[in-house]
Amino acid sequence: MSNKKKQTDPRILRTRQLLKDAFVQLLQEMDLEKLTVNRLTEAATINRVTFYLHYQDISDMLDKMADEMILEISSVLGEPETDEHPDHEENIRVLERFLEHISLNGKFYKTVLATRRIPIFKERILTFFTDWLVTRIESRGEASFVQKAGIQQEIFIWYDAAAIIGTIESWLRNDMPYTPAFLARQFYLIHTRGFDQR
Amino acid sequence: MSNKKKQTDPRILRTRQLLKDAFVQLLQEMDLEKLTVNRLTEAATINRVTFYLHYQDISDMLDKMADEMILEISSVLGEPETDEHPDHEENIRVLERFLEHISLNGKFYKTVLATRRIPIFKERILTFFTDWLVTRIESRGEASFVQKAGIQQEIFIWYDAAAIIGTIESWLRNDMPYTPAFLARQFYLIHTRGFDQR
DNA sequence: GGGCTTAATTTACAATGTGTAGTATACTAA
DNA sequence: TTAGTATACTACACATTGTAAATTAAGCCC
Repeated sequence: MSNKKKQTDPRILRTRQLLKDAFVQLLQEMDLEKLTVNRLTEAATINRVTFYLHYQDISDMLDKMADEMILEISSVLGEPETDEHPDHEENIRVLERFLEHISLNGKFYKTVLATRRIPIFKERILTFFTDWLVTRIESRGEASFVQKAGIQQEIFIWYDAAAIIGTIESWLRNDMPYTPAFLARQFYLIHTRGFDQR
Repeated sequence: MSNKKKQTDPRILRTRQLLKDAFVQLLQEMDLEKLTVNRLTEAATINRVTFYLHYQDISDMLDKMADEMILEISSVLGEPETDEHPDHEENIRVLERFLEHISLNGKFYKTVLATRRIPIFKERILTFFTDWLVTRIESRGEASFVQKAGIQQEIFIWYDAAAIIGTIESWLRNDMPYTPAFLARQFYLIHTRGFDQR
C-alpha cells in the first residue's frame, strides 16, 4: 500500500492546510450554515472539485479535522496517571499543559470551540475528556471520597467533564483573561472547594 | 396593531405546531444539516412557501423556538431567590422543578439538547442559567466561601453553569436513568462535596 | 533528467434547494 | 356577512451539490 506516501504528499498537506485556514477564516465572517463548499474552496484558492477529492462534504471535513485535533490533545495530555498516589501538583501541571496548548492555537480553538453552532469539536473533546477522567479515576483510589459522600460516580464524571470543558469555552469566549497556570490552579481550588481533601 | 390577534390566530398556531413537530421528528431521522425547508414543510404537510411567512430560514426558526423554550424555563424556575438566608432544600426543589419540566418534555429536550449538532438551544439555556446564577449569588452572601477559598467568582460561575447544563445533557443522552429528585440531590452533594458548607 | 504516479484543474451536467413573486382559496373575527 | 389575513399553488431565477471525463501539473523514484 502507498498510504504512507499519500499522507505525506506535500500537495495533499498544502490543500488541507489551505482548507483549514479558509475554514477558520470564514467562520469568523459567517455562521457555519452559510459556509458552502463554493465559498470555502474559493477562499482556499483551490478548485471546488478538489474539495471532493479529500472530503465527502463539509460535515465529513469537520469530522476529520476533529480527529486531528483529538490526536494532538491526546499527545499533549499524555496517558492518564496510573500512579497510586496522585500528586496534586502533577494534576495541575497536566491541566496547565492542556490550557497552554489551547492558548498557543487560540485562533483555531476559539473558532471551533467558542464560535457558536459548531458543536462537533466540543463534543469530541468532551467525550475524550470524559474517558480520560474515567481511566484516571479508576486507576486511582479516587472513587473513595465521591462514594463516601454518596455521589454517583457516573454523575460526578458528567459534571466534572462538562464543567472543565465549559469553563475553557467561556475562557476562550472572553479572550483568555487568565493565564493557563492561573486557570489550572483555579480548577484545583474549585474541585477541592478550598479543602485539601483527596 | 393587530399583533396580538396574529399571535392567537389558530391557523398560525397550527402551522407552527406542525413545523415544530416535524422538526423534532426529522431530527431523529437525520442531522440538522440535512434538514431542508423542503423536507420540513413536506413532513409538516404545509406548503413550502408558507414556511417563509413565519421564518426567514431554518436558523431563524431555531432562534424563535429557542426563545419560546427560554420563556417556559424561565417561568418554571421562577425568580432567583433573594432570600438572605438561602435554604438548601429550596435550592434542591427549584432544581427539581427544572428537571421535571425537562423530563415532561423529554422528547423535545432530548432532540434539541442531546442530539448532536444543534448547539443553539444549549447555548441559550447556558446563558440564561449563568445569568440566573449570577443574580442568585449576588443577592445572597454566597460569594463568601468562594472568595475565602481564593476562587475567582467569574470562573466559578462558568464552571458551575457548564457543569449543571452538561450533566443534564448527559442525563438526557442516557435516557434519564435517574429521577429528577435524585439528580437534584446529587447536584447538591457534588456542589458541597459532602461537606455541609454554606 | 526522465518516466511514472497521483493530485489538481477544467469543463460540463443533472438534481436539488432557495427565496420571492403573483394570484386564488379558505379561514377568522368583528 | 364582510373585511382582513393565513395558506395554497404555480412559476421563476439563481445558488449549491455531487459526479464524470479529459487534461494539466506536481511530486516521487531510479
